[in-house]
Amino acid sequence: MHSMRAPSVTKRMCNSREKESELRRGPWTLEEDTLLTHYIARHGEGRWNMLANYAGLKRTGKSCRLRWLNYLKPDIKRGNLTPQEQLLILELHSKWGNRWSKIAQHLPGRTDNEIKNYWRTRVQRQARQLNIESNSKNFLDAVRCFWMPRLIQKVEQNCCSSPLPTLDSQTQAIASESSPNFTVANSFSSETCPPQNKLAQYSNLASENSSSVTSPNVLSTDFLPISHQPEIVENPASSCPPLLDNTVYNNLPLSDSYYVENSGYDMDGFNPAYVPEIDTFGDSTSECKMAEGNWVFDDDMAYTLWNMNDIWQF
DNA sequence: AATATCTTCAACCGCATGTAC
DNA sequence: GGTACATGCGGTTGAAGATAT
Repeated sequence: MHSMRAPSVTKRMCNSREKESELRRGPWTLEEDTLLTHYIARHGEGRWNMLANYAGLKRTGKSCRLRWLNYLKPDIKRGNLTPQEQLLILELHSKWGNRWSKIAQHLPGRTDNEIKNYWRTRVQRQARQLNIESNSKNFLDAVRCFWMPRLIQKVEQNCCSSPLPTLDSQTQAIASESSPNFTVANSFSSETCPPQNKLAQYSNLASENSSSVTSPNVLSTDFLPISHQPEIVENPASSCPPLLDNTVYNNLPLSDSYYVENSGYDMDGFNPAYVPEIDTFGDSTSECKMAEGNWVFDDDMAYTLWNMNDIWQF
C-alpha cells in the first residue's frame, strides 16, 4: 500500500549562505522514485544528504535512504510473509526482542520496517485480543503452544509444492548458539521435498533449551532445523504440542492427543498428528496450563487461538 | 448505499552512535 | 575532548483501503 499521507512542503530557514530550501514530505512520486533509482544506479548508495542534493530531490537524506531501503531497492520482497519467515521472526524475536534490523538481516528481502509492522499489526493485535501483554511470558507460551505448531503445519503443507528456504550459514550459527546441537546440515536445504522428520527437527528444537524457560522475560523458541536426535522428556503430562521446552513440558497436564512417545521423535518419524487440527483440538486444549504463569486456556480461548488464521496469514 | 470502525504500512520523528575534523 | 554532521534504529503517526454495521 502506498503511503497515504498528503504531500506537504516544509520550509526551513537555513543559514545565511544557504537559500531557504523547500523540503518535500509525504508520499514519494513516481518521478522522485525514478530520480533516486537512477542516481543510485549511477553512483551507488550512501552519503544521503549529498545524494538528495545532487539527484535533484527536495528530500532529506534520511528520507531518501528510507525510501531506497524500504521500497526501491531491487531485492526487496513483496507480498505476505511466508510461514517459514513468520517462524523465523518469532524465533529471532524471542532471542533479540525488538531488534528489527538485526532480525531483518536474517530474512533476505525483508526490511526491518516490514517486520516491525508485521509484529505490531499481527502479533500485538493478537495479544490485545487475548488481553495479555505481547511481551509477557504467557503470550510467548501461547505463541509456542498454539501458533508455532500451526505454522509448522503450514510449512509442511507448503513444502511439497515448493522447496523450503535455505538458511544462510550465519543464521545457522545463530541458531546453534542457543542450541548447541544444531548442525549446519540444514534440514531445509533439500532439493526435493524434505521428509516429515525434517519438520520435526524444526519444531523439536524448542524442546532442547531448557534453560530458556528460566529467563524472566524471554522464552526462547529455538526453532530452527537440526539434524540430530533431540532429547525429549517423556512426559505424559502435557497437552501442548511438543514445541515446549522440557520445563514447560513437564508442567503440562496429560492429554492423549498430544502425548508423545520417544519413538515419535525418532528422526525418521515426525508425526504431524501431534500438531493438532482445529477440528480435533477439542478438550485437550482446555487443559493446557502454561508453566509458571497459572494461565489456563479455556475452551473459548483455545478456539480463538486456533481460529486466528487471518492474523497469522495461515 | 452510507457511515463507522479497523487494519495496514509507508513515512516521519527523535535519539543513539559513528566518524571526521 | 568538543563539535558538527551522517547514518542507523526503533517507536509512532496517519491516510487509504477493507470490513463491519
